[in-house]
This record gives sequence, C-alpha cells and structure tokens, in this order.
Amino acid sequence: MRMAELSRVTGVPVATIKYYLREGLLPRGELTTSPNQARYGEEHVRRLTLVRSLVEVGGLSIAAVRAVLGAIDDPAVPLHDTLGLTIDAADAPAPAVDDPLHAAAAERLDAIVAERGWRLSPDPLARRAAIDVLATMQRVTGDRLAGLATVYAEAAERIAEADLDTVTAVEDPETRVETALVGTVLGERLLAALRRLAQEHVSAQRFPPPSRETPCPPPPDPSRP
Amino acid sequence: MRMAELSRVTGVPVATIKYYLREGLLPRGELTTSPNQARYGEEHVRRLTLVRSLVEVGGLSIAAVRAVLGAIDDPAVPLHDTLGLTIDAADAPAPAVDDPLHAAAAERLDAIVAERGWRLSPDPLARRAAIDVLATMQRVTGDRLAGLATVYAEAAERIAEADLDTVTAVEDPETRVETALVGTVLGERLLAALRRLAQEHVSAQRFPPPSRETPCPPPPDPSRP
DNA sequence: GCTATCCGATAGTTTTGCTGTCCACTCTTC
DNA sequence: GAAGAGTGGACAGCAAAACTATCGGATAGC
Repeated sequence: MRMAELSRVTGVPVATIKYYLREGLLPRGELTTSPNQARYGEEHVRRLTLVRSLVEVGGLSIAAVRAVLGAIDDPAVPLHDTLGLTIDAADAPAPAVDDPLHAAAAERLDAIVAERGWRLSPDPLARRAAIDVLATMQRVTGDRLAGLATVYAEAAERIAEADLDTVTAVEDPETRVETALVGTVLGERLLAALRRLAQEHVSAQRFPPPSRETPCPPPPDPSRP
Repeated sequence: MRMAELSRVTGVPVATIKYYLREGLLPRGELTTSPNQARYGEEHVRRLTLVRSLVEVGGLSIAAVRAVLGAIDDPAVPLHDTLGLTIDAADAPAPAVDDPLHAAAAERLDAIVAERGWRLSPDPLARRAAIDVLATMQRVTGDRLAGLATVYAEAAERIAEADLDTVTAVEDPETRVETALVGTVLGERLLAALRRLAQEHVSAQRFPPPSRETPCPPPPDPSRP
C-alpha cells in the first residue's frame, strides 16, 4: 500500500506519518521502482498502531517511544531487559538529589524490598523513582502516607506475577516482546484508572452519599391535611 | 518572609515563583505597607512545596494543579469528591471515540465493576480512561492481555482500601484533603515504580540470569596437573 | 540620601509534537 | 505521449507548555 492508504487504515495524518518516519519511529517503506515511490505493508500498520497507542494512550514521549522500539527491534536484547527498559525510558533521569530525606527514603524502600525478598539488579531506575516519590511524600505530608508502601508493594508483586504469566504465555518471540511493552505501558494506565474507580467505590461505601446510595424518602404529601 | 527567602527555603527560582503567582497556583503575599512589598508565610512554603511535588514528581500539568488546588481550597467540595477530582483533572478529556472496540471494552469493564460490586457515580472520567486503555490493548495485542484487568481490579480495590484508611486517619480536615491529593497523585507513581521492581524480581525468578543468581563455579585451577 | 532589594508586568526562550508548503518525480489514464 | 493526480523528502512554520530575563518604578534600611 502507499502512504495515503496507510494513513486511511490507521487514521494517522500523512504529515504525522512523515514525521514519524523522520524520527525513526517507523521504518521507511520499500522503495520498489524509484527513489520516490515507496510501498508499505502490514508490519507498517502494526508498528504505526503501536506507536500511536504508546503516545496517545500510554503517554510516552516520542523520544521514549524511539528508545523502546530500538530495544524491541534488537534481537540481542533479551525479554527480561525489554520489559524493564520501558518505564526507564519513560521516566526522566532525574538528577540524583542528595538530601537526608532521600537517604531515609532509600532505607525504607530497601527494607521493603528485602522483606519481600525481591532480587533486583543493582540500582535500577525504578528504584530511584520510588525513592523520589517516598521522599516527596515525606516532605509534603510527613509520615502520614508512610504505611502505604508495603501495601503497594504486595499489590505490585501480585500484579507483576499476572503480567509475567500473560507475557510468557505468548509463543512468538516478536509478538511476546510487543505484548510485554504494551502490557507494561498501558497496564500502568489501566491500573491507575481502576484505582480511581476503586477509590470512589470504597469512599462511597464508607461515607454513604445520601442521595445516591439510599433513595430519598418520598416528600411529605402537601395535599394531605 | 519576602520572596527571595521563600525562594531560598523551597529551592524554587524567584522567576518561577512569580510565574506560579501569575497562574494562580500560589496566593499573593500580604501587601503589608505598600503595593510592591509583599510578605509570605508558612502557608506559602507549604503550598509551594505541594505545587512543586505535584508538578515534578507527580507529573501534573500546571492547569491540572490549578484545578485541584481550586477544589481543595473550596471548603464546599467534600472529601469524597476531592479525592476523585484529582486524576480527572490530570487526564485529558479524550473525545469519546465511538467504534465497536470501545463498545466491547466498555462491556468488559462494566462486567468487572459489577462482579466486584463497585458502586460508582454515573460515567466517571476514570471509567472512560479505563475503557480507552482496554480498547487500545485489544487493538494492539488482540486479547492476549484480556485477563489482566480482573487481577488489576482486585489489586486496585486492596490499594484503594489502604488509601482510604490512611486518609481518614488524618484528623485535621485541611490536612486530610492535602493528604488525599498527594496520596492519589504520588501514590500512582509509587505504584508504577514498585510494579517495575516487582516485574524485575519475578522475571529474574522465572528466567534466572546465570551470572547474578548463582555465582559461577570457580574456574578450573590451571596450576593443577 | 543612597544603595540594595523588591514587586509586578511584559516579552522572550526552549522544548515538544506536529502541520503546511514546495518541488521534482512518477504512475495512471487517456 | 501528454495531462493530471499522487508520492516522497526536505524544510520551515506553528501552537502549547513551562519557564526565564529584563525593566521600571517603589521601598527598606542604614
């Protein structure tokens, strides 16, 4: 197919497709006969759909998408690393702050990791991110939110096991890497949205809003004496 | 204190503080004696720290921060709504797409909600977000990731209960709202980071990397005959 | 009175993610 | 083989977001 059809099938404007080509998010089409007549195939449709999903729904930047695509296209990068790479690429490197709050937060995180028996590579980026969050929570709210991390860690482990179950069930290696990527990026969004829904439910359960939970009793009949 | 000191205490550049004042994220200082000599107090330090945390660590946009601050400053908005408002403000309204994938995704989400017995307000924004993610997962990976949502929903409920426990334990109403806000926004980041760490752990457990998990046996001694 | 500082307004800058224009070329259709 | 629509690539332009820099008048504190 030609570019116009690729645009029609995926719903992405031609100008945007050209931009993605420039940025290396999408491989060039095959130049069949001449240097300005390229053909695109099913794999371009797949890749373009993937890119759009990561950008629009997943909220990744163009640079982050380029990084993860480079990794999944490289057969030398094992699945184990690919799965990890994703969020690393999404997060900013965040220059390591060096205040006492961070040290305390690091200690707390490492205690949780040790308690759960997690075996991790030395200093993954996600560890930094978690420490940053813990330190910030401490700075803003004191230790009111301190108890949450252990609950979150347990939930995270359960979720990660489901993630890995799902990914390892995929046979084809190429598809598996893509599934891991989408599951990691979009799964984060899904989890956030479900948490919000669950918060609303639990909140409504504990503080029953009078109008919604129990219908109002009928108003007194003014026609009755 | 004056602006320079506020800047020093919080580590936020003066120009940025002025920008936040303009944008209404920070209340004006008290004009004590003249129209160009303002004084700032502890509440400005608190508010500025909060804004920075939401923007830098939480990843909220300035507009989203303004929206949530407006809500927590309004004593008429109950806690129940404040907690909910947060992510709604963070997410883009996302023009409602109307394809069969979305319809199917909506059905699946509603089934999960019904199964868990969640009682929700009609069509909260988080529901739209979740449906978008489900539809996108379907489009990109088929139904390979379909099983994840129920696991996520259960984890989300557990997490939401911990969230509500934490928030309701706070006595002072003003502090409670702030705690809810920080817990919701930063908690999402914390959860994402912990999920990544857990993924790495589970992945390493299932596919033991030879060099890290079990130390290499000592190399054969070349000095021995 | 003198100097350093301050406040507020306005304009400028950088980054990101597209979008629009141009042009030479090519494919189809007559 | 000519016309006219379509194509690919280069490049410039644009809008939003989040700051950042400068300026002018006023004030504080000695």
